[in-house]
Amino acid sequence: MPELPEVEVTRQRIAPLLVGRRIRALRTTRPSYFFITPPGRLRRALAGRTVKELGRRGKYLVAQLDEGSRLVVHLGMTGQLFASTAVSERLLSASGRAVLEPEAQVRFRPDAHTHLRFCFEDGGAEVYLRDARKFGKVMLVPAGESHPRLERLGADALEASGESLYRATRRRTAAIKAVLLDQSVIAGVGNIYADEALFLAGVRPGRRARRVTRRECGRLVDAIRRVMRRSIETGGSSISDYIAPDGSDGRYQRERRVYARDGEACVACGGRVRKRVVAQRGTHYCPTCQR
DNA sequence: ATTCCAACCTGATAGC
DNA sequence: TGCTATCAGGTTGGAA
Repeated sequence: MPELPEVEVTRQRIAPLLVGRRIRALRTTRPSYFFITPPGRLRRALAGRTVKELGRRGKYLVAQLDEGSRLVVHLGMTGQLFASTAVSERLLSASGRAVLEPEAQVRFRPDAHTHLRFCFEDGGAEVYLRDARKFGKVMLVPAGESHPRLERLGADALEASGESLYRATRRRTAAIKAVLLDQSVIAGVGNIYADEALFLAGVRPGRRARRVTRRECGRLVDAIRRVMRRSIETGGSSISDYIAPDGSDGRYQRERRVYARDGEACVACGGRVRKRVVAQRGTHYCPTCQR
């Protein structure tokens, strides 16, 4: 699932295909849960526009358009943003045979889940946004305006401070993991990196947030930054559907210490990694190393 | 103010 | 083998 590192890698790699190229037409699927801004309006607004800059806030991609408005995209759980030239076995498993060109085993062809398709004036490679479950979202934010979804976001996970996490947790009886997943506190943390950071910081995910010390909050924020920087370096985690814009897999899943390793040996103590539900999410931790 | 949970969606997989 | 039930998870919004 795309969290901050996957969104950041996507941003870095799709930017060269998006920025500075005049959009001839945007093709979309029918109106659905995926579209916050209706697709017809999106198509009209994007035709003839150029993306000036592609930014990121938490898990959101923000494309700054030449006339001042912003196209905002969230990849949800299964969102994939990639080039029409992308080549990936994963596009096969993610979407079945139907989307593949018969002669090219791994070449993708837009299907019913391909909600956005950017075609450019230069006639070069197109850019696709595909999302089978439609948990992703797309919206157009007019020039000078904002949107509650963006307004609500806390400090970006790469820049958050331990002190701000400490302050945010003082009155909260919910599990510390629930607070880490709360995008209004720290933006960009999802299930994988929450579990990984809690392990590195030695904090049990189910511990009540107000019981986490100032020092542990510092360790948690450091751990979040550390795992995310490393993940960005290695191209993100391809655990379920994530692929980079060129179709390649990330490699961070090879380095994960607890996520989806339940029953396996803890990398630190050799004990068994356990899985249970915390904050309504599948949660992986080592009962020995995390207190 | 905070916490909990349902709803949104569909591919993968466990169970029968 | 083939079908059905269940699960996964990010975010919102309403109820407790």
